[in-house]
Amino acid sequence: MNNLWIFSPKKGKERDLITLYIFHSLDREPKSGYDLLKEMSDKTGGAWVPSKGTVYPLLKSLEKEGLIRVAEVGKRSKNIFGLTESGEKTLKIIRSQRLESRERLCLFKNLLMEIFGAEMFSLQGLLMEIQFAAEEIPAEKRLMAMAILEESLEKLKAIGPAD
Amino acid sequence: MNNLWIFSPKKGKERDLITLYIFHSLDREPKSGYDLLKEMSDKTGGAWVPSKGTVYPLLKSLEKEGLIRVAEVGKRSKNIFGLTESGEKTLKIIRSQRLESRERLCLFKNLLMEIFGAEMFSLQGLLMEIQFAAEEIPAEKRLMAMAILEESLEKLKAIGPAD
DNA sequence: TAGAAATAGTTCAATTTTGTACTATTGTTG
DNA sequence: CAACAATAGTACAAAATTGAACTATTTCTA
Repeated sequence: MNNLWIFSPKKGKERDLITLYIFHSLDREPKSGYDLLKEMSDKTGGAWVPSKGTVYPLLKSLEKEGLIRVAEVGKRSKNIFGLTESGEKTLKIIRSQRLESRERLCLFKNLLMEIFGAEMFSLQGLLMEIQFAAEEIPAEKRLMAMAILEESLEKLKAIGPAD
Repeated sequence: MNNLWIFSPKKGKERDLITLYIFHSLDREPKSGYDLLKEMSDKTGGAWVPSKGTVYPLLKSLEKEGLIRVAEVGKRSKNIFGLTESGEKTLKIIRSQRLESRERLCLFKNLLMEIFGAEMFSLQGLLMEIQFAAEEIPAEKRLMAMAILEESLEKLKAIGPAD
């Protein structure tokens, strides 16, 4: 699969966004398939709602792989899923690849910028320089860098159109 | 389809990212299916390569819809595709929905930030917000915006590693 | 208190996509 | 100049996903 959103734990099966989200969500709190679907929909304002026909079988499959388990069964045949130790470990490994996913996000952002067109090329160039400069900031000065950026964001908002 | 990346021209069929990219790329320069595939791969460093089995039939389908056409046939049975007037119009309409796609990108960024939860993403997120704020600056205040950005670039360079 | 709505999960035909085998043609190289 | 590589497209079985019909259970409301 050559999806733009594949998350790989280096060793082991590649995981798509749905799987990653399920791991992430169950890591926070065990919940049912119905809860997961509702959460994805709510959190994205309805923009991202994988099909029931995708999520329920995926939960079964992840259970089979030993990455999640049915922690309890509630009323209405409600299955409350939780991560297993193996699942926690897998999530941790994937999360450690965060740089890769950031790069993918940038890649996608750049693609959209190119398609929809920032017509201010000089402005665009400046923003790129800022991005590169910001990325070179050592970790101990990260907070200073963010303060600088937050300040300029406020200034830009001040001269931009009223919200 | 409830894909995260659906672009809708309000009236008319929703389009996925592949279709949008094809419109965009052909708008810039007519090219073949092979060229399109190569370009997607090159531009994303191999991260996003839709299958030939998706792209070639899609080109045929878009041709059938009258959105693209075979502008010329080169050597090796090469079909050079170009946008039709109808395709140009559709692209224009979709591009006018840039706010929606920006919102989707933010939505996705927020999802990733929640999942991966590191400050690297918050820096990236700030840069994205700055970019979006900068885009909304009216033309007559463009110079002010550039001055703001130049100032923050200098500050970042001041705290960054020496060149 | 019965009917409606929400919660909760299952099923699967239809559709979409993959990914690779395949064919064809031209350009390059030993 | 023949073999190889790159260019260029086609076909399609297998896999994946959709989305809605379906079943079941509990809660809510008129």
